Amino acid sequence: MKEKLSILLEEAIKVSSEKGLLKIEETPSPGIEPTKEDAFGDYASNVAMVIASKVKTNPRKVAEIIVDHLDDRDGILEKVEVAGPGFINFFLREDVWVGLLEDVEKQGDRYGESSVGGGRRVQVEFVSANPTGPLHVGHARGAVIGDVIANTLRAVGYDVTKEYYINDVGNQMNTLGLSVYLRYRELLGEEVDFPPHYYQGRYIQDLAAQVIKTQGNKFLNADEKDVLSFFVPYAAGAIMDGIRDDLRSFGVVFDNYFSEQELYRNDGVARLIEELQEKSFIYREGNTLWFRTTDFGDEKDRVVVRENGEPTYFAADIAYHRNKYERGFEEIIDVWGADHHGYLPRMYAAIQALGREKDTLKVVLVQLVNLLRGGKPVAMSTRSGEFVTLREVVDEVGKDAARYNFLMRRSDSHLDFDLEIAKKQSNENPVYYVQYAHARICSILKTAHERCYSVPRYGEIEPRLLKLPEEIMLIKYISRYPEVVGGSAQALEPHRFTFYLNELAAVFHSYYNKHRVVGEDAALSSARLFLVNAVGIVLRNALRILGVTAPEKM
RNA sequence: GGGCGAUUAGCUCAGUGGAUAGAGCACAGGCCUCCGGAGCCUGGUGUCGAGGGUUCAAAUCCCUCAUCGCCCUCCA
Repeated sequence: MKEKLSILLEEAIKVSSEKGLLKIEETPSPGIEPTKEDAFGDYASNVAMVIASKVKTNPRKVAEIIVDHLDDRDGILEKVEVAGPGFINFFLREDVWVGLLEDVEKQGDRYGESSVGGGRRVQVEFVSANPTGPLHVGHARGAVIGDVIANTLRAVGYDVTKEYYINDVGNQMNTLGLSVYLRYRELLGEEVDFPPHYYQGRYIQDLAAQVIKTQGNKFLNADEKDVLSFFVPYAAGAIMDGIRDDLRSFGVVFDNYFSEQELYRNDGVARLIEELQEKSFIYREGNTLWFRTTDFGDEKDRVVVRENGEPTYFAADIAYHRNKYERGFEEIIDVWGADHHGYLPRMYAAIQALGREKDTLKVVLVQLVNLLRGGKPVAMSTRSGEFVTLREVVDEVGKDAARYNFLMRRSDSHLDFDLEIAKKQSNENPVYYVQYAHARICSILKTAHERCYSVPRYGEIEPRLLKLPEEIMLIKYISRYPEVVGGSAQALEPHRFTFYLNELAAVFHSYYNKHRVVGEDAALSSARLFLVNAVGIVLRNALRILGVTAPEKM
């Protein structure tokens, strides 16, 4: 609908300027928005005011000229008004709205999808937590946001790969292995001095106990090299298995897990650094190698190879991103914790040094979660190993409530997550509100079926019967859904779905309470069934993208 | 000290330069002989942190300031 009006406007502007009534070089793409108030019609455009400032004419006058040249061939317009400072308000004929429902029938569970992505290959990388311990609640938010962004991009026609980057290189891995080893010795009866910076969590003891079960005490007198070569991969592997399981129970399934070790194979990182050195993006200072990220706007240059000859995390990350491009991804989306925002300029510097356009990388920053229980903060500390795990949250509040609650805010704003509220099956918990609307619709359809009504085909209903304000409102919301999907994909903002769903459910519940769907009048019941079924389709489609179930009963 | 972000109703937050700034929660009162009451309806509150600027139009863009948070490793 928006597109249709937009075309009408563009044509009118073109004709006007050809007639010499408007002196403009190029027609601006008109802004068209659904209005907030009925008095302003159904859609409004500000294009006259935009043009007016360029041609130095009274905006209302410009609007009049445009309106005079509108050619409403299909007869969709009831009337067009010029209002306020120069808005053009479109009033659509009532029966036009019902026509929009035909798309819902035609596209069914694909309604809302599009092909604007054109099959472009996009990689969404998210979670990517170090394999040094189970995922905690902080990771959960990033997991859902990445997952839903990927689902949304897929819905608008991108070829999407979900990837998890495993940071299984570096000091932390040795620390992990040694942590398990110390607990191993401890469990075998030795006195150990467990350093405070080692991993403290209970899961370390569990892993150690496993080793004893399968390997016995054979490592008690082994030298450090043998210890590490067993304990490091063992612990990392077991933890990654756990992470995979936890994610699956949270509805997150990755297409690919990428190990950092991969980057070091065949001296990959070292060779990359040499190349960048040849292109003089990298310079030497003593033993240290610096990346000239300031060339690209970073505030200072960054070390890629340390004094001691070890490459930094950043060095590997450059190699990783180059690898992504080499695998054929045209766009890359990284989902990071917001505390990494200082890392952004150097990453942009890196991809530009690699010869890639800056806008092929997009970084979504995810703010911290405030975990609450009954309004009180839940104490968490990684150091002491006391944290609420993703698994515990899913077990306690369920996948649907957890996912939905993590999607209720912009990703870069802080989020309060209250376990008591998320668990509550009440109106404080928005996920039920939306799911309830869906269950209610299913129930209506069932009742209808029992009374020998079935959902009609679009061609079978009498459009003029759907003319109540609540019905027009519902249809408007339904017709807006594809724009929600498109907008969310374009802006990488999954929270738009939850806001939209809440509104759609509200309009539906209100309608339901005011008017009977299944009644005496067969034609009327039929038309309303069609409408209500369409609402159900939209709810289902949106919830599917969010990875939240749309229950038929609750 | 520098960088980034935030500041909108009692609370938690939406708001893509547009008309009278919205939603949920909380609070108060009402609504089922009827398709699911996990629902609906009715109530009201804003110095959009402050001040300046840009323009037909600013919560939105620019500058200054205040408060809060995060980051400022040759950690990952």
